[in-house]
Formats: sequence, C-alpha cells, structure tokens
Amino acid sequence: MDVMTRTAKVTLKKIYQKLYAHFGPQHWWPGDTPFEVIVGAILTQNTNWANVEKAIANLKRARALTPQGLKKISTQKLATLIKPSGYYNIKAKRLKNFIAFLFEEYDGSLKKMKKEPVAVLRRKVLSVNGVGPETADSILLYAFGKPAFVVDAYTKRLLCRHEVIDEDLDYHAIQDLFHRYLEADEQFFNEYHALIVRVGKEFCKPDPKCFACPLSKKGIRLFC
DNA sequence: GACCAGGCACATC
DNA sequence: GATGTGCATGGT
Repeated sequence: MDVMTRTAKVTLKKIYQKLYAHFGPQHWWPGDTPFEVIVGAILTQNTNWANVEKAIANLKRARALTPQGLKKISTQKLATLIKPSGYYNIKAKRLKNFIAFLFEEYDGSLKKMKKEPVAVLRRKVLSVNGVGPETADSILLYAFGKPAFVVDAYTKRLLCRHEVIDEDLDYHAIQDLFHRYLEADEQFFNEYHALIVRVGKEFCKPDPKCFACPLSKKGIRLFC
C-alpha cells in the first residue's frame, strides 16, 4: 500500500474514532419506516431537517405517507402538504416520479425493490428524475441497509477543512475514498455519515474561518 | 434583513 | 464539460 493510500485510510478512521468518542451513536436515520426514509431523503434536498419534519407530519396527518397514499393524491395536493420543506412544487413532482417508478418496476413494493442487487438498484434509482447521487445513496443505506456511503455538503466541507481532499473533488471521487479505504459495512457507514452531519450542524459552518470544534481543546480542528 | 439548510436538473456557452 | 441559475420555506 502506498503512502497516500495509507494516510487517507488512517485519516478517515481517525476522524470516525474522534467523532464517535465525542458524540456517541447517533441512531440514524430519523424515520419510522423505509418509505418514510425515502420521502425524507427527497424532501431534505438542500433543506433544513426541521422543515422536512413539518412536511412529514403533514403527510402523516393526511394519511398519505405510504406508496398507495402518495399515488392517490394529486401533485397539487401533495405540494400543499409538503410546503414547509421548501421547493414544494419541484419536490412534489420528484416524489411522484419516485412513486411512478416504484409501481412500474416493483408493483409499489419496497420489499421487492430491496431484493434487487445493490449496483442495479443504485443505477435504477438514479434514473428517476429528481434523485441524484446523495439521495440515491441515502435511500440505499438508510432505507434498504446497503453499504453505500452518503456524501453530503458536510462530508465535503469537513474533509476539505482538514485538508484530506481538494475543493474540486466530485461526489463519486469522495465516495470512492470511503469505499476503497474502509470496510463496506452498513452499520459503520450509517454511523459515520450520521456523525459527520452531527458535527457539521454544530461546528462546521460554511464560513471558512469556522473551525470551532469540541474535538480539539484549542477548538480549531478535529486534529492538527 | 441576510444567511443558511443532509441537491438536482436544466440552460447556456 | 464547465459554469450558472431556478427552485422556496422557516430558523438564527
């Protein structure tokens, strides 16, 4: 194993250990059912989770938080229910696109969907308009328990700030780091991503000067 | 009032 | 292929 590879591997493991030691297990994803996780994954696109929760509550109250429920209601009605999550018109269409896909390919059954090999599943989910790489991997990992690492804005920011990666690395290049250097374990990927979001929300703000982090006594970085 | 939040598709060059 | 833009609410 070459030096760079070894460094990246050690660094990724070290970050995880520091985060886990500080925050403990996160018990993700916040969703009662796999279907709720999928809906949440679409609604949370570029959106604060607190707003997504309001939209989810509206869907539950309207008894629409099932494949059949979302299939039945109109796109317009759906948009009204999910309004608090923002981008409600486009997200209503995206949810409808996913539902159409679910019924066309799997008769509306998540159980059937889960049986698909992971590589095939990812490719097919990505073909749904409105489902990009992060949403697809969130679905694979948190709804279906497949070992797909979820790369989000926090992941990229954290790794950039700690000079593990360059700013210009794209989604799949970043994901590849986790897939190549760490064991592909679903629970581990689940916990790792959840911890990144936790530290990101609290301490890793967009302001590039913001390094305040409880994991370093001097408050600057995870490790220096 | 400005800035931010667990993206994505599409237009344009 | 790179870069820019629209989509929108609610909390700080």
